Amino acid sequence: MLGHRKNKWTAEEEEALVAGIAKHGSGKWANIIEDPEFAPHLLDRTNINLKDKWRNMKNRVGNMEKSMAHTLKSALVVVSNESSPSSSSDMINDTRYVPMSQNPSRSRFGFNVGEAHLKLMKKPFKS
Amino acid sequence: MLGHRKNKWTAEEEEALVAGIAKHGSGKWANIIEDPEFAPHLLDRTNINLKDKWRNMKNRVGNMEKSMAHTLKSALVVVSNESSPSSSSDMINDTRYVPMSQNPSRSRFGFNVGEAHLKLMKKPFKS
DNA sequence: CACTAGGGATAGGGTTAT
DNA sequence: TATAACCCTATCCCTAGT
Repeated sequence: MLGHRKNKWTAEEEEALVAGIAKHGSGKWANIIEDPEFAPHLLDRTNINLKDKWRNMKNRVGNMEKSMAHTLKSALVVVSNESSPSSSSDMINDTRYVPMSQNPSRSRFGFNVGEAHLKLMKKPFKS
Repeated sequence: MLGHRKNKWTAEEEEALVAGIAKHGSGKWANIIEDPEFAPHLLDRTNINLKDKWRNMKNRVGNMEKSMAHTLKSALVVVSNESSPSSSSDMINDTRYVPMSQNPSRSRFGFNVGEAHLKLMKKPFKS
């Protein structure tokens, strides 16, 4: 409806965005919304919307790293030196933007969002 | 470095650009960056960068004119007819891209940026 | 080919809504 | 207060025309 001041992102849109980044690269927002593979899932989004959403998703991970670092730091004081280093970056591997409940192991784009995201986070950004 | 997507212009660079335009003319971007007088101040800039920067410096003044026109219009309703017409164009004379605090009356290029800028703004643009 | 002009896209800071 | 969504605009990119 018109009254929607904020148009909240759905899990489907987030999937399409992440898959689009996996295919075209981060920063190629216009390419993503023009790609017929993703366009139908991003009908009400502009290239700017995609950019802003991706930034928010990255911030989410960044903030998680910080709070995890804090949590782990506290935990380590208690546990001292255990093996199996469940490091901060490993925690990020478990981050996903589509709830597992409504997400079979493979999404409509051939891989789950968590995997795609992680892969992209580790890829150096252009320019 | 690679990470710097946005390379913000410094006051020094803006001075060099404006002085370069005063000497070579607007649109002579390649001449300006090749001029040994300005080149050392524009090391990380291309001719395209100069063109783009000058474009939004002009826009800045244009937008200021508009908002000033609006402000003055409101003010004039109140003040009615006073003398000393602090007109819109006079306001623009005070525009400068180097803070006065770090800018003596004369810059390294022999005149202050505000003057050079204003002079150039009034000069008809080629093409 | 080198350059410029102008349209268009992106990055990052800032703002609003929740 | 925190954060998702959105806005502003300086900077950067693409490319037709010269």
